[in-house]
Amino acid sequence: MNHKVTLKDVAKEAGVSTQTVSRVINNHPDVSEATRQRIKAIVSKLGYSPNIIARSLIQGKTHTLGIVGFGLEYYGSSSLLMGIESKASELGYSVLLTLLNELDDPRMDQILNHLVSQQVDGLIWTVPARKNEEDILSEKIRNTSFPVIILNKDAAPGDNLVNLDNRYGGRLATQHLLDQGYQKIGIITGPPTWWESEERVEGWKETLGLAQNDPGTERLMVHGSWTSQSGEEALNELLAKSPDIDAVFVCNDQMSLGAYRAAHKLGKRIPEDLGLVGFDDIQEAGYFSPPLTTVHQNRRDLGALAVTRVMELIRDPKKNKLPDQNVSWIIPSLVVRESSIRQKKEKNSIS
Amino acid sequence: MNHKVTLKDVAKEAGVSTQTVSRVINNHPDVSEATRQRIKAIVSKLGYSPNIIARSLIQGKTHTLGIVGFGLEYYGSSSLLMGIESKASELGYSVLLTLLNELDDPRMDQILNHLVSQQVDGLIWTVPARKNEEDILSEKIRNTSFPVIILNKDAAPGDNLVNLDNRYGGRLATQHLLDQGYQKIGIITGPPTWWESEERVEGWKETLGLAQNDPGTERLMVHGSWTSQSGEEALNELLAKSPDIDAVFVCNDQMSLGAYRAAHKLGKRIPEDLGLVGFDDIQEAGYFSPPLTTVHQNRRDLGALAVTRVMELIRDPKKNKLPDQNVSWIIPSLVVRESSIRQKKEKNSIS
DNA sequence: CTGTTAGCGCATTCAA
DNA sequence: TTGAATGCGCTAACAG
Repeated sequence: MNHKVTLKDVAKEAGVSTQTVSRVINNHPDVSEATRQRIKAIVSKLGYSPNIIARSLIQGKTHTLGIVGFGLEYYGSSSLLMGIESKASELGYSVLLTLLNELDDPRMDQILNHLVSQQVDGLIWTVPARKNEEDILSEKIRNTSFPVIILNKDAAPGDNLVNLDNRYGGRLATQHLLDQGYQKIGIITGPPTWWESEERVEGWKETLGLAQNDPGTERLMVHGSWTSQSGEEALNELLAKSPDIDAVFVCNDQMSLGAYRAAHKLGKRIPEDLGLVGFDDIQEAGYFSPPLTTVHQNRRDLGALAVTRVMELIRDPKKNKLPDQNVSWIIPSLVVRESSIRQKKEKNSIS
Repeated sequence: MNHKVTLKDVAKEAGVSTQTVSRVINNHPDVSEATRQRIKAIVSKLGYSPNIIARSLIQGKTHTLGIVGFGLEYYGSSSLLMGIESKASELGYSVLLTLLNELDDPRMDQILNHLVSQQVDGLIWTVPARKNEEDILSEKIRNTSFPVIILNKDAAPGDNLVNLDNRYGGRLATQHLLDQGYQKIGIITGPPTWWESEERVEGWKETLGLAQNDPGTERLMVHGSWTSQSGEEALNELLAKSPDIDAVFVCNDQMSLGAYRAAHKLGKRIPEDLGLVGFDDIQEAGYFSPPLTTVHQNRRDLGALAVTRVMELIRDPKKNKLPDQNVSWIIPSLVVRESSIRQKKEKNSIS
């Protein structure tokens, strides 16, 4: 199989024109059953498979989706990518993957240009939004020749978004801790520039009834950086400045694990002395000791939804580039385990 | 930007031939500096970016690498993918991603055909090998028109492989437990069909001096399925049939976490009563309690190496399709934490 | 230094 | 039901 087999080769072998072969390949009706079968046989004999590149050039469509993501190690982006790939593949689309390595990666223009060059039919942009970058992104994207779905970002005019309701997740977590009778609920956030983190914080604030500039907020809040190590440090810092905190909403599960260790070293029992709720529901969360109560997000669904939405825009370009924004939401849920349950224990606990 | 801008548009605007514009775009020398600048200005004014599809059709190269992977949730495949994407992008190559959802996915042919259609320049196949499928894969791949690198598989004639030395990792883990004075070392494996799991088991066997069909092996071994839950069940089963086991090599970190819980419920202290060593060095491993000793594998390097190797074959096709096999190895290392250290403790322990 | 000619592999006209 | 001509956007080879 040195020289790649082309339509012409098949046509010559079959003694017909290339058009006839083309019709067979694409299941067009106007071919006699006899020739159709004969050509099919030759196709598989020669091991011919059509050159998608050439087809794309004619049709102006590549059946390829560009995906721009961010490091797959930090959060549920792997399952998101699985959801995207799975749905795209189901719909007959290929996935062209680009990963940014740093959030302040200055390659935004370069990457968009490259995707234009690659002639992708649509794009899913799933880089964690940062407050200050959002508008630049929205503007660039308004000028692309293909539809773009952005994940997890504040809505701006012209945006097509698919978001997880992080704010609702923050409310779920905080309300649950209140319901369990915890009195003073702190928070360990992600990096303050991240939209997703800020939204979770907002949910926490809303539930506690903290005003936007409540001076008390600072005493209940410490910023982490998503890693277990930062979670450990953050809990130490938090309890140092507010020793009477009896529960913490930790904005992801990895930091929760660090918080477990900090609590352990301080002699604080979970959940008796300190209630903990995480966010993400990573696979390991149910096996922490005690098992972690956390906000579950179905990132596979999120990915699939993003693909569905971008497909709609590809099929019906009129829907794209509308001046108003269009946001779809995925709703998280709370998975209650032991790290936040002290209702039952209170009767038995001697302390 | 409704109608896509083409070379012709730029040429017309500049009053030159398409050829001249092409030369500017591709940084060919034979253009006067004056026209070069003028054309560059027009290019950016019009927002032109070249149609890679058309270029690929001519050159017979797409500068695209196909990556076929497997579910990103089970093991270090995310960091592997990051390593691949990062290196590919550094070398100017795009990444076309396909994920299999189940290991017995029957789409192997279909996927390979599709990648031929997509005209990828090379392929990295990183689906966990299963003993019985390996030969089929090797044979299919011998007939592709582009070079293929397979990850983590036994060598067959004609293969180009990049492997992590799982067997060596198994030896590292087991020898370390012996050095710590543990006497009877069990193992919790992955699914018995997985090559990577089997290799780790071999390393364990070799270090313990177990003969290939040693009847004692069965009493020291239980199969898991990589999940925390299976790890918990496996440790229970293992200690039920061999209560005198005092250390276990667990073939990945997630199962180790399950084993922690099982040990905890049985009242076994780690590392005093039971030494534990995992495999993978996931981010959380250092925050288990106690922190987990584990075999560290640098999957980013593994991915980068795979890209480097496939590039060599693309550049020098003579090296491809050689009858003999060609294997590159990445060597894992042991990260010693507390779950396996009882040397120092022995003096103090009263127990 | 610049333009002309030709063609990559295929699908979309149109004609037979 | 089939075939011939045309061109997608671009670059390689040549000519000027």
